[in-house]
Amino acid sequence: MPSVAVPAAAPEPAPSFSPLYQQIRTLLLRGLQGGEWQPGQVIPSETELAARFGVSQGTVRKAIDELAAENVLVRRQGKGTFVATHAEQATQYRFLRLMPDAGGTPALQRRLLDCRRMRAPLEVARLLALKSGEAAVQVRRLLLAAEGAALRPVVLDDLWLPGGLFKGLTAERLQAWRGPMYRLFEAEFAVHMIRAEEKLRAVAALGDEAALLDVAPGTPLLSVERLSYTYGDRPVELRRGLYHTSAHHYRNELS
Amino acid sequence: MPSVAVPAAAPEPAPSFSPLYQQIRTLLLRGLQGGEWQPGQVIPSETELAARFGVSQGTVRKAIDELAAENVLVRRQGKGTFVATHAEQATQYRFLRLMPDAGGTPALQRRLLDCRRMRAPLEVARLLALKSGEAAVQVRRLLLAAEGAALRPVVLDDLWLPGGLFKGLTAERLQAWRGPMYRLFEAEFAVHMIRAEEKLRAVAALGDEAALLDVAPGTPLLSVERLSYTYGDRPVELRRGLYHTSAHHYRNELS
DNA sequence: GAGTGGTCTAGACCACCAC
DNA sequence: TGGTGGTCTAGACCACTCA
Repeated sequence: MPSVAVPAAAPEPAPSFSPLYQQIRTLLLRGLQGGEWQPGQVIPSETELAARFGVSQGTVRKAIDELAAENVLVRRQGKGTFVATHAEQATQYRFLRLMPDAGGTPALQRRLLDCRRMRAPLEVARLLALKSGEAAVQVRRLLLAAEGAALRPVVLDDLWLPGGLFKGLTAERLQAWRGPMYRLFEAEFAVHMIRAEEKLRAVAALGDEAALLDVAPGTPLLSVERLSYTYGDRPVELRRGLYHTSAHHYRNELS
Repeated sequence: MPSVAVPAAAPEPAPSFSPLYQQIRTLLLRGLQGGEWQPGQVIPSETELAARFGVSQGTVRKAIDELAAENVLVRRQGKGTFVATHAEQATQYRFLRLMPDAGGTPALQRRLLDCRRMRAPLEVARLLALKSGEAAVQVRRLLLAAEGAALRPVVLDDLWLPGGLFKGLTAERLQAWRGPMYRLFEAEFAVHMIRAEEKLRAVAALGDEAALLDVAPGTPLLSVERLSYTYGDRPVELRRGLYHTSAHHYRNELS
C-alpha cells in the first residue's frame, strides 16, 4: 500500500500538473517581462536562482535551457547567462533572412522615407490587437545594398507599431539612430521582440513601390508580412517588406 | 605544482575535446545511417543504450534530446523513442510550409507530369555533389488544391535525385504510390531526408510554367529552391517549386 | 583563484502505456 | 504490473573567464 490515495481538495484545480522547471521558466519570463533584467545584462547565476526559487540547480538549468533554445537568453560559458538583445553584431539582423546570392553577409544601408502617427487601419488594429481607432505609428524605409560603387534598393519596409507603446517615436529620432531598429525599440521604448511569424508570397510591384525599389511596375517581388511578438505572446509590430530578389534571396532551414 | 605540464604526444591531436553525449549522439546517428533502426521503429530504451555504450542513462538522454530537437528522433512517453518518418499524418508534409490563406491544413492532390532518367545538368550535379555526367532522375509534378468544386494548381515541383540512389524509380512507381513522396523514398530506396535548406525568391511565370499552373505568363510566383540532406550532411534531393501564392502563402516562424 | 556555465553520474519518484 | 520516458535532486569534476 504505497499510496494512501486520499482525494483531498487539490490546491491547483483545473490546469493540473506542470513540471517544476516549467514553473521556473514562467518565473524567469515574468522577471524579463517586468524589466528586472535588461537586454544585454547578466541574470543571476544558476546557483543563486536555485536558492531563490527553492529548487535544485539542475531544475533551473533546464528552465534556462529552454529559454536559451528560444533565443530569449544567451549562455556564455565562464561569464554567465545574458538577456538576448538585438544590439550585438552577431544578432543584429536576427529576423532578416535576406542573403546576397553571391554569398557573404547582407551589409545593408537604411534610408528613412516616412514616419507618422495615425489611427490604426482596421486590419492593422486587428493584427496588433488594438482597439478600433487607437493610435499607431507608421514607418516606411528602404534598405539598400552596395553593388559595386552604386547603392541599389533591395527592401521596402512598411511598419506599424502600437502608438501607446511608442510614444515619442519620430522621424528625427529614427533618423538619428545608429544601429538596428529593434535595438532602438529596446533601448528607448522597452519593447523587446522575441519571436515573429512571417507570411511570404510573390506579388507584382505597384507604381509607387516600383519607383522606390527602382524596378519596372509589375516586377515580381517577395512580400514578407511579419508579426513580431514580445513577452506573453503580445503582438507589437506589424511589418510588410517587399524584397527585390534579383540578386538576393530569402534563406530558410527546415528540419 | 598541480599540473606536471609534460607536453606529451596527445592521443587526440587536433579535433581535441568532445563531450561524451556528443560522441553518443554520433554513435546513434551512425546506427541510424547504417539502417540498424528503421524509420518508424523504436530504438532501444535509454537504459539499454546506456548499458551498451557504457555511460549513464542521463548522458544517453542528453544525446537523444538533441536528436529529438532536430526531429531525427521522436520521443513518446510510455512507449519509447522512435526514428522519425515522413509516413505519419502529423509529419506528412514536414518540409512543406505552404498554407491556405483561409486557414486550416493544406489538403493537396498530386498529379505526376514527368519522370525520366538523364545525365545530371552541371548545376544539378554540383549541388548534389555528383560527378559530371552521372545519372540523375528528374521528376515534375503538380500539387492542386480543392477550391470549391474545382481543383486549382498551386505548386509546380521539379525534382532531381541522384540516379545511383534511386535505381528503379519510374513514373509507374511514382504514379502507383499512395502517400508522401518522401515516404516512398524511405520505404523503397532507404533514403531518409532529415533536413533541408531553402532559397526563396519571387519570379515571373514563364510560358510553360504559367500554362501548367493555369496563370497568365508574367504572373509573380514564389520560387522555392530546396536542397535536402540525409545523414552525414549528404545532399540527396534538389527541388525547385513554383508556388502560386494568390490564395496560399509560405509560413515561417522566427526566433 | 574564485565564479560561472558545461558535463556526467546515480538514484529516486512520477506519468503514461500496454499487456 | 512492468517498462518506458519525464522530472528532480545532489554532488563531483571540467572548461572558460577575469581580476
